[in-house]
Amino acid sequence: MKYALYLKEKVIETIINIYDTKPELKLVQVQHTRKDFVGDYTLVTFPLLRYSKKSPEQTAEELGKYLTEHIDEITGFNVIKGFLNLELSQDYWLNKLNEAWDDEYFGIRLPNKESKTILVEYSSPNTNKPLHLGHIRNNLIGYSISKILEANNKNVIKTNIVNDRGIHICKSMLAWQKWGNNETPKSTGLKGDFLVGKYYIKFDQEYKKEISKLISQGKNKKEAEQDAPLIKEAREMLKKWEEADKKVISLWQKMNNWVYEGFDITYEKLGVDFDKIYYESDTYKLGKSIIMDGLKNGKLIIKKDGSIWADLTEKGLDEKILLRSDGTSVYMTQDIGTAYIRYKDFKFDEHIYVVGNEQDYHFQVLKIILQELGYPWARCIHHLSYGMVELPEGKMKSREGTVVDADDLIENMLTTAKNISEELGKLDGLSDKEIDKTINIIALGALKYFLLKIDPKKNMVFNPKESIDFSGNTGPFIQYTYARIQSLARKGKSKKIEAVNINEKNLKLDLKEIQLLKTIYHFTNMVKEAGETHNPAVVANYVYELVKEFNQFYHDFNILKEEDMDLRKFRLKLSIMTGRVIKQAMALLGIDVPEKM
RNA sequence: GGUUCCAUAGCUCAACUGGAUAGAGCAAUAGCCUUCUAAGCUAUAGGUUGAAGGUUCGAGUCCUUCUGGAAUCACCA
Repeated sequence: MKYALYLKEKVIETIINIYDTKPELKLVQVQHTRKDFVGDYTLVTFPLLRYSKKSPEQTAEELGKYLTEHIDEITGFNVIKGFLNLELSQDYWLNKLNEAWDDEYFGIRLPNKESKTILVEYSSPNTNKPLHLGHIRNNLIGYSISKILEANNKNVIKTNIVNDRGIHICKSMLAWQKWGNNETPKSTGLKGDFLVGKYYIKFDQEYKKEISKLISQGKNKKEAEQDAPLIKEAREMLKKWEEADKKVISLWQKMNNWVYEGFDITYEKLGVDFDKIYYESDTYKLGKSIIMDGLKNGKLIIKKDGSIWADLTEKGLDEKILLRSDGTSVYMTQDIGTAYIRYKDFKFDEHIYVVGNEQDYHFQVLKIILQELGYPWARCIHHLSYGMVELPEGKMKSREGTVVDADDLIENMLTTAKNISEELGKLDGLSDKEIDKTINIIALGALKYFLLKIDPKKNMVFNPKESIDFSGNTGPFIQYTYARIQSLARKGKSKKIEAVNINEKNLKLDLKEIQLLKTIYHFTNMVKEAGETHNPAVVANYVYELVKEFNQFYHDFNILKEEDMDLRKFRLKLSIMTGRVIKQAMALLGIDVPEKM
């Protein structure tokens, strides 16, 4: 990109010299030449015709001639329609490779003292059920964004707000109390989050029974939903919880701890972690007091029944409830409190919430309310809204048990990875420990890449019946290429071929080699773009492109068997550099790469 | 009903933010392992970018209308 900017300046100079007018900046468009054309950078001449007053072809010819004569590294040009393709010298690209080779942190800029602080909130689980596929997408996007921002010189704090209180938690507590027979993870052998989730579903089933019974007795649906004895009991429990009733609190602690033990296992398997965990139970009270202050200052309104609301109708939105009439808090209450505490803790320059797009409205409202309440940092809040993961038959619903469970899915991936690896004979001669490690890297690579290669904002479809692929545009394909390169590096080393002291003047590089080199160099821009757009899919698409490029190169050319010593060294160097970039890019996605597979 | 988002090959996704002939993978068909790892490579086939207008040198991308889908508008979280 730096070079594109430089070229842009040169083009402006040229236009001043030839046509005697200074062009508008945005009309000078320098971009990378598309792959199927010869050249490195392309100038679009159409917008410049107003200065040249000539045809696109003529204009391109004139500019091309001038630029070739006046810039050393431009060795030639071609004109197709109105596009001027500028060709750079081989030396220029070889220099780029050498720069990258010598730079341990090629393409990434780690944070320092001047870096801005960015909070990345992700995961945000409810402690009433196990994690499912949607959470996996959330966790992977959040973790990857954190890594990408770190590579863009940002001081990143990974946070997780645990929604550990609320009516939904009381539902599973109540059901366990009623029908649980004192079951524990130990007594049942169930993972803690699964055990609790079982009772959340149980509650919903019994609740629905009560509702239909009331409807058959002549109540309408809404009344039935309000008046069912179970929901009343759950509400009562929530009230007791907020009053710190000892029995309720101790049940709550017991069951939440079961869930945390379960979550920890899942997080570890996924390879994600957090710098700071917040609990809703610690922040909701602060949220309440902020809301009470807002009421005093006349920013909020209170209704006859005592419930407190924000009136956003002037902003084209609805009214939003902030505190219930019985004084208990809602989702928004704690989010306000949490945001406040976080700003106090970290003075963030930006706060990214990785949360599903079903909550677009919620975050729109959160931001406005915080601004209304007079917090200037509210404008630093950014909702990274990602799309739902759907099954072929529609949305997943945890209450109805139609979810793809996170642990099950990971387990399936491990089994599939093992079967495929065995079939291909890739595990021969490895120790059990090595096998486990490799299988784990591949299985998670497949899963993570599958979810991250898709633009976060788009909904995606996952078919549990068709297992995730291991060939084509997949994680294992990329990992495999990396493993191949490492094998080359090992063999090169044992044959004492070193990727240094190359006499570059003797090299005659093929277009494909230059193409690969350009793709490697593009890593730098890509990291920047991924950071600006908060989009891991940019990284995934890039690394796929790079790997495809390399595999063609690997197939078409001899590397260690090349007879020309300089060329052999160069190709090894190019390969190892590709490997380094693959590893780095995959790390930005939170994906590990194996030395052998 | 209001608001927001989405619609690209049979399926899953791209398209450098308005640029050149809309590209990949899967699935299908046909090739390539006595040679650096075949989880690879090559080729064939597959498209009126949901529809109709508009803006301009130029539209999958921007605007309008329509069709179809999703989310949300809860004293759920």
